[in-house]
Amino acid sequence: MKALSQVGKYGLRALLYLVAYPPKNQYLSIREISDELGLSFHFVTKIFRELTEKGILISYRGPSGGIALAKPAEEIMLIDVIKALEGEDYFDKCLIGLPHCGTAKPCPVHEFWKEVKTKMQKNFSETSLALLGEKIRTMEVRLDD
Amino acid sequence: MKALSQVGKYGLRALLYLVAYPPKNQYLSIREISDELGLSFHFVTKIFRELTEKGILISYRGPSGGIALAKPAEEIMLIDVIKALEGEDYFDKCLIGLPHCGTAKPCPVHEFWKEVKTKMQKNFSETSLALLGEKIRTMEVRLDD
DNA sequence: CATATTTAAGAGTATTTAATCTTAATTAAG
DNA sequence: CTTAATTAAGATTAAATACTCTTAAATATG
Ligand code: SF4
Ligand code: SF4
Repeated sequence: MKALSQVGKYGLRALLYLVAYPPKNQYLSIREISDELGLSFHFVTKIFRELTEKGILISYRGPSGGIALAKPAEEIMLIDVIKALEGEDYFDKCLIGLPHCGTAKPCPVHEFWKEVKTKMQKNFSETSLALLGEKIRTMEVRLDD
Repeated sequence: MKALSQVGKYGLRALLYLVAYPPKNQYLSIREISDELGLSFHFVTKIFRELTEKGILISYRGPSGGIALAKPAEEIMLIDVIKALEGEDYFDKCLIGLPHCGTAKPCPVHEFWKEVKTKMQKNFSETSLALLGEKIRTMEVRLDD
């Protein structure tokens, strides 16, 4: 049960590095993140560009440029990141996708599947990047390769 | 959040058709199922071949041949079908896939993700194809295109 | 035995996702 | 003003997934 695509996993991981180990300078360069985590610089760049477009990151070009959170980590919820990386419809997906499906006659797995999605949605909505970053720091969780 | 691949969705759907509308004869032909559901005959055939290898279906070639459940529908649990179609490791997947992850220092989403997977695993283990088939029949859920 | 029907097996094609590469634009610093 | 550092943008390639096609094997029936 793959919950996230590679874009989602790498994006979240790179973002968590930024949050858990915030730089002294205003901006942290993508090169440092990708080197530190052992991820492809170009791939991370592409992912971060999306996050910048979506308003989760801000970026600055040129020497000593890089990326930074657009808002305080306390105000960015995990659900925002996942929706930005996987699509706004992330929690609207159906389990078996019957063509004639409707609320009138939902298939027998619908109720349960909705419960699962609601549980995840709730949890992700309540989890801030700040909290995740702090846990990563205090538990000394390794994000690198 | 895509929980099943196309193979998983189509396979489950085709299987549910067989269970919900069992044939008079011993075997139901794949052609009838694929026509009835509007799915590709070849694709369903390929999927069913896997389910036959995995011991969920039995097949019989030649005129009036087709496929049938290998066991009573009461004894086939949804989890068996999903594991057969998506892989035995379906519930072992990780949310963010940190390379150095271990039980010693789990990442901050691990506990929650384990809960979600356990909930699904439990539900799927308790749900038989017979139950799903009956609900589909009584609720008149449409499986076709 | 000949033929039609059906699944088995696997090759082949198309689409989507993942990852890489190239070039341009921006900016700091000498 | 020149150069180096950095992200932006998009083209290109690679790999995985989804689907299609062809041929073979099995079996019932006339
Ligand atoms: S009822 Fe729900 S789970 Fe079932 S096919 Fe429709 S949307 Fe999907
Ligand atoms: S701790 Fe769990 S969720 Fe986190 S990276 Fe490891 S396996 Fe994945």
